[in-house]
Amino acid sequence: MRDLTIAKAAREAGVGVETIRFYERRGLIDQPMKPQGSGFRVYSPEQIKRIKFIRQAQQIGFSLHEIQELLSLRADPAADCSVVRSQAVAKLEDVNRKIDQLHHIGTALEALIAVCPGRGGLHVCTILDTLIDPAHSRVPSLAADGPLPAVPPKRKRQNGSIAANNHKQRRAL
Amino acid sequence: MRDLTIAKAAREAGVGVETIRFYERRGLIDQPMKPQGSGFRVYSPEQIKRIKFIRQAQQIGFSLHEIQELLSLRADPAADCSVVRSQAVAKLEDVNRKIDQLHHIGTALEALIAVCPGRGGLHVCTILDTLIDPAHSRVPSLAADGPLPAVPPKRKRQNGSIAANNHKQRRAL
DNA sequence: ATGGCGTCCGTACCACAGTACGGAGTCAAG
DNA sequence: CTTGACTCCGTACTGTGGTACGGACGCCAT
Repeated sequence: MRDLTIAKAAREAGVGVETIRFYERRGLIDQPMKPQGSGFRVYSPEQIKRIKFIRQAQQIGFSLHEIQELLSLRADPAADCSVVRSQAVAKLEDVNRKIDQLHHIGTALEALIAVCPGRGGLHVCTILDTLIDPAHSRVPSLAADGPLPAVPPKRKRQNGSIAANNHKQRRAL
Repeated sequence: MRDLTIAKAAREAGVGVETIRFYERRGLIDQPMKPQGSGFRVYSPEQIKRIKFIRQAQQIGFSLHEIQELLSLRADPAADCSVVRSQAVAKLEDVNRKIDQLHHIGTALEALIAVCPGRGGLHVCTILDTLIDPAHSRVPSLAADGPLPAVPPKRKRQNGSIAANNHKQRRAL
């Protein structure tokens, strides 16, 4: 794979041209070399890898900001390996938290689906009943009516997890 | 639990006052009765349950739009249970996909951390090298370089709207 | 009756992650 | 040498899910 202009690089990485420029503006990727005289960006395989990495990390639920932190550590010559390591550890914890959360959600959904008759009018649909009034449900996973994860922190938002990605697959349902 | 004014209802449901009004505007909840003469919203336990439902469904990964659909299904006597079910199934698949990806990254991070010397300059740090260039890593978990989900569908713009937005980044406060 | 919350409403603003547009320049094929 | 596709850049706009603000008014206890 040779160096590619932006449109081909975008195709290759599975993003839009504008997205690449957007990442560049955000400092997630460097502006690539523009070979002699040409004002056109030309992307090396490494740079395309980096874009793919960004997508991958995003898929997993990291925000662009988090990804930037990860990447900027790499660029810091003063950075100590232990810093990177502890970031990695923190990310791992993060990942594990996310997995836990998703497991919860998953089992809840499974339970709901298992109990749902799957046909007939809504008057026999237990899914919505359960969702709407978990306390009275025979499905325990959602009856744990515990304190919902408090309303997201004021001012600063760093979550962006599940719903944030949803607009991309909106038609997935 | 008696009927509550908006602030107490919000506390009870674990959201902000503005969020309730926001849900109302979005049509996710009805405006509650305002008892004789009073212009104040008063929320019944049922309505609070509905707000909690919205939060719960959000936790599960439904967007507000999807939740709205779900709720309007509930209001539609002609709606079929199987519709709701298949929505839930789709969400479950979604969740499982995310879990898979996270497991990938999780094991990868573990492997990376295990291989990382943990001290010294970045020139000896293997973590970032591997993250950014999975293909050349001795840690295989990240090398799975599969096809990334295609770039999200393009929307067409067809309305010169007068618009509510200067998304200029203004640093106030 | 008055002070201090609580609430009303509308509008503006925020962060995030892009997407779209337009006018100008560039490049490669015919 | 023209033409059409591609690229440049900056700015505006989008959708999602809220938050914040401010003036006016309601409610209740002292």
